[in-house]
Amino acid sequence: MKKKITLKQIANELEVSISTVSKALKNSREISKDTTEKIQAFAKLYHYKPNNIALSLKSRRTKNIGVIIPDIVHHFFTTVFRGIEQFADTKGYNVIACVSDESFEKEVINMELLANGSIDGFIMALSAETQLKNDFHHLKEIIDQGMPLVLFDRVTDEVICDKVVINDFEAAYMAVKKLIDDGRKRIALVTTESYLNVSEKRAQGYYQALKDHNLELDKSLILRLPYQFEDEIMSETFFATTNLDAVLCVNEIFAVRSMRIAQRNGLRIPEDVAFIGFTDGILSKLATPALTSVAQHGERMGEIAARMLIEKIERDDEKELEEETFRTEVIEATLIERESTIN
Amino acid sequence: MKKKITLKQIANELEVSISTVSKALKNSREISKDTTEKIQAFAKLYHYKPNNIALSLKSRRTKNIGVIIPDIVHHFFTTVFRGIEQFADTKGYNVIACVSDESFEKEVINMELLANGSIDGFIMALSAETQLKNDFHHLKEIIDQGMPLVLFDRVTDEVICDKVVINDFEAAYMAVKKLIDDGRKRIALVTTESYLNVSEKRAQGYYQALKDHNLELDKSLILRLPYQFEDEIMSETFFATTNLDAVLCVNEIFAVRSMRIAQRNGLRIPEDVAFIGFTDGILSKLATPALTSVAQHGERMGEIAARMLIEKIERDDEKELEEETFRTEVIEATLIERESTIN
DNA sequence: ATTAACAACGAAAACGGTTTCGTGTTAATA
DNA sequence: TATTAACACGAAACCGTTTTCGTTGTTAAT
Repeated sequence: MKKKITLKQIANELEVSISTVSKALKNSREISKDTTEKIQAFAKLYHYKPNNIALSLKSRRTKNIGVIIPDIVHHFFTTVFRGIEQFADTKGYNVIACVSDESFEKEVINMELLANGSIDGFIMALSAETQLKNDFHHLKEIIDQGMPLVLFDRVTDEVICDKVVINDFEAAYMAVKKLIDDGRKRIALVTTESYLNVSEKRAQGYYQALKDHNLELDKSLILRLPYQFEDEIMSETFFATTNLDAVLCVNEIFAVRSMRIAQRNGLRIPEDVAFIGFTDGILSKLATPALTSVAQHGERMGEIAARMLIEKIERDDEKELEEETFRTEVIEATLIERESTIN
Repeated sequence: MKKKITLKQIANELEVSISTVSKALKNSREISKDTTEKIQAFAKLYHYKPNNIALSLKSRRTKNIGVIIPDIVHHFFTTVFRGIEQFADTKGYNVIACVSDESFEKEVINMELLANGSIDGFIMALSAETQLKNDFHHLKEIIDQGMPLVLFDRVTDEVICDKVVINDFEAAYMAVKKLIDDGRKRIALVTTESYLNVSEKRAQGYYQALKDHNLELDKSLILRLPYQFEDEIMSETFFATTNLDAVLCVNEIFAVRSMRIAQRNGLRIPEDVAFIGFTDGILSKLATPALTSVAQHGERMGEIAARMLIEKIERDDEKELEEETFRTEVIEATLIERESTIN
């Protein structure tokens, strides 16, 4: 077992100083050709690689970015993560992934842990609990320390920083409009029980579309579901008793589950009921019938978030002077039409 | 914007030495009560937190573990990841996630990058390309440097280290046996085109089960699919022409896609043909009909992998002496029966 | 009065690098 | 011959900690 070799050891072996070794390895022309070659050969032989931690301490840059997401077993978030990871990789950054598990406390703890020098910046989506509590002191502190932060998808107006979101309102509006254009009259909404910024915006788009097309808002057509719903009693009766002809769901899981129940109740899709979901993931593609779904372009979202973050990180190096400027990038959602609506 | 404060700054402000500050903050009784209180109050006021990088450099421990997986938008891997992250979290470790994208080169580059001091150990599943090339020099080098490594799921006998796997052979055997017991005679296998250790083992279990029950191995009943298969020509004709009454798929995506095609061809599930998949994920639960599937218990796998790794990391501190000992933990797969087979 | 013990603190090395600023040689120039 | 410039290298500071090992000034014991 040969431990990693250090500059010091090379210097000792070759009877030169540490500085000479360091310079030789970066081809400084302060060092003679002879010495340089000798040192480089030796270094290569022993697979010398500089220690990242030492470099970080010196440069005050870790080349790590912290990503905090509410859940990892979740199609959309992993898609975003992939986008982040891919872009970060091209720029030589590593990604430290933390899962808040929708818990405020875990979010706070993880952030504080990472903020103490482990990373150069954060990318995150707020946990449900954080949005509910409306407590963002941890984010504000981080920003105050000069740590770059990019929020995506689950964002808040309370915190001033870079953000990247999709146009949830418009996307929901578009989806509902399509249903109306197809002749649907009784359009239901299946949304999350817990308060989420995105669900709320989608609901707003739904309301507005109904209103603009002179359809009355029927509260009995709105179903709120918890994230984990083992028993389907609620939804079972919902689909049995409500006389609906279309359903907009704020995510694909709700959509697919709803379709199953509807089918079990003898409803034909899309003839009797049309379905549109959000999050165009694998479920949408493989459901029967295939689900018409709003694509959120998670991968691009991740890429943009990473790009914004890294730009800010690396600009901090250059010019300390200029005042901060924050952007919010909006990604256009796309409706992917499949079998669950009439084309 | 107040940057993070350091020991040095506190020392300067309070006109004591750095060592005094350091000791006072850890309640060393070398320091008087007065000074200690004064320093602690000051530190608290300015939210002092020691710099992780400096600590790492000193202690030669980063409290980071590197996780390299072939894909992140993948139910099973994220499940394992969650298990790793959760356990790591309880032990105060962070997780750096890298995606090899099934590429040998990315795997190598990422490993070498992280191995230079960024992490204390690796947990990984081999990329398809690595398994195909059968080149594990990067793993061996890492191990040789004394870096702990745990392989999971996608493992190899070529590398000697800790491993955690499921009993793929037995699980496939069990699944096929169940189909045979249900009276199925023409049982197909849908597996991956690229060579994967796990697919191979599952295929072996399939062969053995057929053999033990005196069923002939019909090569035309074996379908090999690429990971991304946009066109379904291959599988379309497969289900149309082959006269099969049951299908074992090495993952749930293949299973659900297969079921769709079978249904499109007028086959009833499970009456005409039964389906069993691997990876008991959300797709299995939400498919119509719900898919009977082999649960791989990814979360537990991740937890065990993390436990093994952290144990090894922390034991390295204590006793350098004792010789290395490597374990392979086998997790028992479970068959979750649903609608796609007869109960 | 002398000494030993102790309390309270600081100096300095170490972790593994980078980088600035000398410094001693040698060769070129006045 | 004296001055200077270029060359090749080393010493030391620095990044932010921890920790060992002094070094003081008091106090208690002899």
